[in-house]
Amino acid sequence: MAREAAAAAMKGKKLHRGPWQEDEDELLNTFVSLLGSQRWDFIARVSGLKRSGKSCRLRWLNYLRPNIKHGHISAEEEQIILQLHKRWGNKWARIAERLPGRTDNDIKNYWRTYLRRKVQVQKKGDQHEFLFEKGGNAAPQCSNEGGNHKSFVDVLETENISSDAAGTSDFGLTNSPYETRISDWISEFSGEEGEIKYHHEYWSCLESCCHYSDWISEDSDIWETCSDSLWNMD
DNA sequence: AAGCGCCTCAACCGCATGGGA
DNA sequence: TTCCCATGCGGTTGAGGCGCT
Repeated sequence: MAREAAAAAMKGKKLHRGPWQEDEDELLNTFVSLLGSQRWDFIARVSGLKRSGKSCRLRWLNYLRPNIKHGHISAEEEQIILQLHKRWGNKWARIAERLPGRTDNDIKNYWRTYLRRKVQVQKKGDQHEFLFEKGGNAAPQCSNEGGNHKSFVDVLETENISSDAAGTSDFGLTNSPYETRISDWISEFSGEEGEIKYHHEYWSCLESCCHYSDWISEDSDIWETCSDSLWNMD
């Protein structure tokens, strides 16, 4: 960036910084539709925007791109973020791939907010225990102390839901925007180091979690119970 | 009404990565 | 193989909004 700024300065141009104006957005939109969402330096140059290519790319990806979702993260999305963050850590871009319309920036920002909230809750002595890895990324680890965790099926049975129902294809996210994505992910995952069994079980469980997100309260330990057994799966 | 603190989110920064010469 | 450049990614910052006192 310093190099870009320096290069612009050498050419006698000063790069715009700060919030984008409406006319800048329109200009960027126009040139991206003409030239595609590649070659950002070129787009920045030919559009006349006094912005770096990087800045143009960011603006496009995080705001102007079609099908971007603005607004609140749903409970369902939140749980997916939690699950994926637990598995992958701060791989925001990778997590964002699993949430159509959400950007890595959205998720990153959301996680910071979420994290802060959880830490505050923890300080207040909430039973929701999140242990943070020392020196590593900030992925929360669900406490498993006491060895008292039930399997997800056990939990379902406790809640009077048959494991059959939880395991059938009918159980999936029929009303969820993630319905098709999940099957895509499973096939995608199948190419990753023979992890297909793991992911089938993982997504089957995750689908169940998502499907029941209406009745599983935010504070329920079902999510953690479910994920604990999954993350420990070999 | 004013001041303050907290929260959210857009944008920036710097490093990593990949591809081409 | 090495270098250079564009792009991608994750961490961080700061402006503005909002609620509380």
